[in-house]
Amino acid sequence: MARRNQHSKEALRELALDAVQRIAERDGPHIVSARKVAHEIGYAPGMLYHLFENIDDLILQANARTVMMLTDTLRQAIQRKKPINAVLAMASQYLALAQQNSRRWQLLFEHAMRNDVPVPSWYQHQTDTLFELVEQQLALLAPEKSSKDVTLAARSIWSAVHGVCLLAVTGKLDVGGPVQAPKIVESLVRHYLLGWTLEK
Amino acid sequence: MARRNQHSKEALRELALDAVQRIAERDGPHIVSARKVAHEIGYAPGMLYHLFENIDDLILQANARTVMMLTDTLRQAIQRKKPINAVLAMASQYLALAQQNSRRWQLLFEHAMRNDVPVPSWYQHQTDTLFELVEQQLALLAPEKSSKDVTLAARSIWSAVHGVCLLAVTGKLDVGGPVQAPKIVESLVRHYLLGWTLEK
DNA sequence: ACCTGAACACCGTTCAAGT
DNA sequence: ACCTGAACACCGTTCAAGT
Repeated sequence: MARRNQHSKEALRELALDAVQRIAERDGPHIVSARKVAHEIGYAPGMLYHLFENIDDLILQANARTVMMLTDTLRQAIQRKKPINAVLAMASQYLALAQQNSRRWQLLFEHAMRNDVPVPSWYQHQTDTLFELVEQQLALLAPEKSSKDVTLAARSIWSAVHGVCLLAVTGKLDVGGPVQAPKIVESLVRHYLLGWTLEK
Repeated sequence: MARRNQHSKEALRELALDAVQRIAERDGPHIVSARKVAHEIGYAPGMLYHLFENIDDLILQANARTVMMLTDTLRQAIQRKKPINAVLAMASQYLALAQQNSRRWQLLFEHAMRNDVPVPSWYQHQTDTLFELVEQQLALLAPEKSSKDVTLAARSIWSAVHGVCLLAVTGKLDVGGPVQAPKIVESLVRHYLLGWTLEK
């Protein structure tokens, strides 16, 4: 038993990455395992190790798809908007996406934690793109600021928004209250930008 | 084999919780397991299940200690300070603690993710205390604001600070740069509060 | 060349049985 | 009453061997 070759190596990779997301969404992110993924696509567990370095690599590549989806969505959200509204739209779109596909985002957030090894550079580069999108808008908003200030502000805003999305998706935000995550995101961006633009 | 009774049930609980933190700090948070903890304190794995519901309960109780340490530290940090400086001090203390004991905080952040079951109320209550500390300062800072506004602002700030601490501890913040987490935290709190107090 | 399946070293959890 | 140790159902990962 061996040698079926029904799928090309590339097709097999896609199959496996699809399976990761399907299992995460159907059964929960903590259910995803190499054995489950292999079973889901009808192969032996060992096969996966010809396509991926290890289980972390597999999940990381699945998460890279999620980040790509986010980046595409945010690019759309910016269109034709003035800087402040563009940043507000990016932030609220991030939250909306995370809430709509919460298990997929839990997989991403969860995996972001267990990093003994630093994330590979190709993944880092993808997340950098998000920061750059924010930076672009901030540069438009406050042309008089130094690029150093813009970078710092972009990281501040995006880290903050990220924090809210994470708490929202993992259910840590509604401390005896309804879903007010969108309000928190808006409050954050609006007040920060107001303070930032007025400074000095 | 059985029946040693060298330790009271309570002493045994403390021993186990100490072991969790020791293993997390010594070998890394992902190394912590029921079997490792039992071995560390010289008992059989099954014994732990007389003291704790399951491995999540064990880790959660260890994390509760970390939160308690944070709360105590923040209470100290507030002393004799004006509201804005108090909030700044709380935020930077949070970051400092998380960076000093990064593996312990990784254990906390990591575990916050895998919540199929919502966190128990005794734990929720502990984290609520943190929000209340921030709320108190904001109420002093802007007495004219409604308590609803204060609550929203407190959650915004603390979620944001939490986001930065999390990214900092997991090494996701230094995108081609040095350790500037403290600057980000300060920028966040200062600009948010400036915008928030000037509003309306 | 491509994939299997068995093996190894781990998990969390339960529970009859020993003292 | 307190704890063990073996068992069960899982993991991730490797790799000789089958086609």
